[in-house]
Amino acid sequence: MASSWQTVRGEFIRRINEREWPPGEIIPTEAQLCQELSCSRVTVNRALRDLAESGLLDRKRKAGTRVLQNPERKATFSIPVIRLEVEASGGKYGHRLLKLARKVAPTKVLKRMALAPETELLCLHALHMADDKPFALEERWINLAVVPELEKIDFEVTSANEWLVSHAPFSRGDLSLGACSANKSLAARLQCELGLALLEIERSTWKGDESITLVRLVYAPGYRLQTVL
Amino acid sequence: MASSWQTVRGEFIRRINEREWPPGEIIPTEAQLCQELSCSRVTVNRALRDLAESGLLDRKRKAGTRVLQNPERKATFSIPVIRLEVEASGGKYGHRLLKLARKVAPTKVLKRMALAPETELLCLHALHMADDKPFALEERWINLAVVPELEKIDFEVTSANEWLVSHAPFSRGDLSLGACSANKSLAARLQCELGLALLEIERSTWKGDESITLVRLVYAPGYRLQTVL
DNA sequence: CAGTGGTCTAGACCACAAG
DNA sequence: TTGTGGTCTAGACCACTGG
Repeated sequence: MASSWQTVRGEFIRRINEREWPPGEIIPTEAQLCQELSCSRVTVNRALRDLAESGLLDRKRKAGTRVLQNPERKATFSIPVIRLEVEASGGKYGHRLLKLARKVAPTKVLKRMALAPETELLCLHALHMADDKPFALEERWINLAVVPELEKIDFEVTSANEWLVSHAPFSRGDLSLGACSANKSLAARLQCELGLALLEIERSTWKGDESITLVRLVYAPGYRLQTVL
Repeated sequence: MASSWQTVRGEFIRRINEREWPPGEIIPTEAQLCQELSCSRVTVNRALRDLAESGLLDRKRKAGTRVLQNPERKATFSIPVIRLEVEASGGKYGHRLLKLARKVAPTKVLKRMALAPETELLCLHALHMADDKPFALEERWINLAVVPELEKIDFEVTSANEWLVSHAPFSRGDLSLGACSANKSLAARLQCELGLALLEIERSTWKGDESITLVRLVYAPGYRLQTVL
């Protein structure tokens, strides 16, 4: 009587939703469940592990498996290369380099990148365009000590975004998402009205303990991140 | 020579990062890899499946496994109950019901919820507070046809947010994230300056084909969503 | 059609943590 | 200490899909 792990998972979801396994309760052990459902323990394990990953169950060795009180829904956004994001929506992608310089970064930046004061970084500003209209503004700081090869890249052709994604694999990254108002400089670059609310993403990536890059993306007005739960 | 699947995955990540398996290339089959690494095929499968889930590989039956050109990083945010979010950051949670009424929803809302014109819904406005200061404004439409039990709940005590999370499991949900400016009403309710940029989240949840609820959350100025990649 | 990934089974050992 | 989940193995069959 073989059941696929998806079927087994479906049954478990039913039991959780219908309060057969109430929130906070311990559910039967894998051994009991696989006997009851006449399938192998590995199959039960796969189903339970999947539910734990999606935030419905909490599993601990020896302690057993518990139904979480507050099912924690997880939203996952994919962070695409901007060019692909534009092209996927049918737009013509363009890219304009606004600034490229080696300079000592502000304290605030260095702090967030965990670098010593007065460190010189590569500073890069670029505008991503969709159908020749501003799509997003990128302000990036790059730690040349970690990716020295970068200095030879022609950013007029390849966007830093894209080069880094495919050439500087990172082991860790932070991402933070907020809103900001269009100040004079932003409004000019994104060709929008002063004071409009804009979506802002800040991301930093790390290779081990070393910061690779810190980037701030500000999207043109109206942009929304979307996903399915 | 047993290797854990995490070890095997580590080795595969190394090969990808060091271009031993270049982007776009087909990698060896599971059968070849498990022989080379002297472990079972299931172990190799687990490692490769994990890498595919995290967006580094593309797997197709018969076609084999391919290294993706543009590794697609995925950011996952957990969508907590707001009370827990406030309490987790050490604040005192409060909740104020601003409005509660049955009424015919605007066409725009009904359309997004895939309901017939002129349908009557429960409309609820509430303010979530952290340390007695506004934290987020919630504007919610609820389809009473799907959750009739809801009519008896005292929303002065339990927030709709919380009740729905634990009593109305949904099978599907959409989430969209953007920025909006504080208009007069928002500014008054969130006690902030007019025109400030605010983070806005819209979410709709579904039980099968039926829409359960549509909610818009607008956070107080300065709020940021954060996550680790 | 045939090759590749997807999954199942039974049995075994291990690692962690509660008591 | 001991129960529970975590994982590995070998072998088998299935399902999808490219050629």
